[in-house]
Amino acid sequence: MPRGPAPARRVTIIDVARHAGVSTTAVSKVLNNAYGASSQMQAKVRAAIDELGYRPSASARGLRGQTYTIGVMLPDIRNPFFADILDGINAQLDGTDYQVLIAASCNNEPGEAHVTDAMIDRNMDGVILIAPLTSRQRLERIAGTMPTVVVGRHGHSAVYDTVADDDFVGAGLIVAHLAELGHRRIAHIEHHETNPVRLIEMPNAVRADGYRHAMRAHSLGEHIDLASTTYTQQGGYLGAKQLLARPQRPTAIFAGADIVAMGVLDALTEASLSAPADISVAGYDNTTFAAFGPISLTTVDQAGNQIGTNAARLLLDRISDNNRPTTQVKLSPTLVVRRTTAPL
Amino acid sequence: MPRGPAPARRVTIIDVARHAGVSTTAVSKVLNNAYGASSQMQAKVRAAIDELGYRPSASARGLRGQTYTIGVMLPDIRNPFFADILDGINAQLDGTDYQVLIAASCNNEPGEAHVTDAMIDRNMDGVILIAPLTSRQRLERIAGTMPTVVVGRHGHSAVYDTVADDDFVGAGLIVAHLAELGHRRIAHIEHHETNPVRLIEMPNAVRADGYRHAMRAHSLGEHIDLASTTYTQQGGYLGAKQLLARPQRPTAIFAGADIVAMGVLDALTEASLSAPADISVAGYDNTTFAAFGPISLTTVDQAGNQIGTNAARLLLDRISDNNRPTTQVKLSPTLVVRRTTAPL
DNA sequence: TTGAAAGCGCTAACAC
DNA sequence: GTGTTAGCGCTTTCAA
Repeated sequence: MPRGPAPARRVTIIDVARHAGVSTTAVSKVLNNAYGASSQMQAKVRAAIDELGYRPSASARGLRGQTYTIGVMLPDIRNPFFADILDGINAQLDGTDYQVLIAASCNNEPGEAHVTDAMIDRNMDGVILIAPLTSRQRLERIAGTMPTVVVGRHGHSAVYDTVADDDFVGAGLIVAHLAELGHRRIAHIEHHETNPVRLIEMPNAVRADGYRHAMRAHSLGEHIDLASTTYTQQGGYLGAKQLLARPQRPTAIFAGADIVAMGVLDALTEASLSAPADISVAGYDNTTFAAFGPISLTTVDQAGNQIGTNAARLLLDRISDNNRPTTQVKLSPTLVVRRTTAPL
Repeated sequence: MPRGPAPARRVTIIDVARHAGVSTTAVSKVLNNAYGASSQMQAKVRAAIDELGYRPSASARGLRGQTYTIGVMLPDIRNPFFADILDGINAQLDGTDYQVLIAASCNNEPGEAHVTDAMIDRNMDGVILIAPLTSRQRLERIAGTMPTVVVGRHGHSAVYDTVADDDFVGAGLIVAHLAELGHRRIAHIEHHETNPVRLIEMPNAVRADGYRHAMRAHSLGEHIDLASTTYTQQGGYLGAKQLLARPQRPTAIFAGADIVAMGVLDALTEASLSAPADISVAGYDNTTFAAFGPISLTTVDQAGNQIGTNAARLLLDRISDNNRPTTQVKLSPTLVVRRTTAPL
């Protein structure tokens, strides 16, 4: 079936001006709540806008100034933890004129570069980058182009704000919990990392560090045991397989992320083992999945929602004043004990 | 710490033209692979683009024509089924000049209107609407404004293309499977729906219809039993509570979506019951979650990936020729038997 | 308080 | 094959 005729021309600011019997300048001023429009004029213009169903073109606006668009770069749309962050962002931006647009699944540096370039090209008013792998230098270049908030990555920048969770402390919470339950052979599945900067800044590396530090603090240094894979379900599965094959099998596995813990549970099931009867398992993130009854995963709550609201607030602040000093928000994680961990 | 000085002015097409010693038209032609540029000129221009690191402004382009942006409206970012669709979309669009931008969490009609308006305002080249609740009339209005593909909704339109799964058949697959296992009291948890158009077009309604029809076809009409909630984990939980409280408790529960089945399993756990020992449970969507070992949910595979590739392909076709007749793609679901269903 | 007009960066019609 | 130029819809000086 053929489509109809070409759609009618869009209503422009000129149509509104003509309809209201004023200048386009006046309409623009009303749209932007700018100084210099009598309340009488405001009323006339608003009436015309409503009658004509006028909506400003973001492209045209972008050519001169703002696009009222905020970009969020998400590394992995399947990790439900990111959904919590998004909820926080949306909650904070709800009611403002900004529209959040997400670019997902850019899980490597070239992919991230592609996405951030696309956001710059589209004149976005600001971006929130979630757990980016991108080099510091490039991050600062991006932040030099548009207001930027980096989420989930440690380190301090003079050009972008950051929001992160204290992963070092969080990892310690898990180790302390397991040690208290009597576990000594506590293994950790980490996201493999060699890049020296990321080794300091990425949450996965900080968690691994926190794990090592806490193990030593509990005099368990000799039992430090890492499986180095990725923060994915598959990574958890492979990591668990490695650990289960050790001559001295660990009695507890601390997975670096809930999604990793899922992979661990998967591997346990496959090996006819279960948590916590055979092995205690802990995750990190407290995703909705972890709370799910049949799983009931012990984990660390990062308050994804708060991370999101903080990131959005910082971004709005920076959009309104790009010269303010940068802020580093560091949130404190809390332990959530559920049913996958038990006394040895 | 204060931010540095304002960033340098962006490189424009004029800079490129000057640098290459040609006109802006020439640059534009090269950028768009348009007719009328000698290979010699192409080389000069490309060299200048590279040297200057020029990238076209999407806002400026949008004012004249395309923005090279495709919008995807997602009702719920937590439902992993949608991630499969997105993967398909991204796979199909990878390598093209289009950037996919997602607007998520618009789980009601006003929210959807807000998002689609935002996409129109931003001059997007096309949109993929996933399981929209929006009225048919509004959908057609949107499609009259920009190329549109509607995913996961039945019904035929002369202005937009559709991609859907045969939910009627899919529901029948589950009922047949459970009936074959000897179940008779097979209950269904549906997403509550009263709107007459949506009752025909929305997948949830079609699945409920398919359930009823299949029950009768297996001479189980008298056992038709519906709990009417929502397609969320919470909805599954509440639906299961309702069904468990029946004087004659069902022996099998067919949840309308995997995420609903999660809620069902949650409720079972809470009631110290388990699947399939006490009650068989089936879902719909075959999300990655369903395949997860410790869950191992019997479900229906909708091939979300294929849905996505089809949607993206149709959209590209329509962008290139907006007058072609509309296409309706209907994919066939398949049954995936796992460990949550067992003989009575 | 109001409006005329320049111009943001790009594309496309048109002239050479 | 190449360049000139008129806008696309908006914001923003600047003059009235």
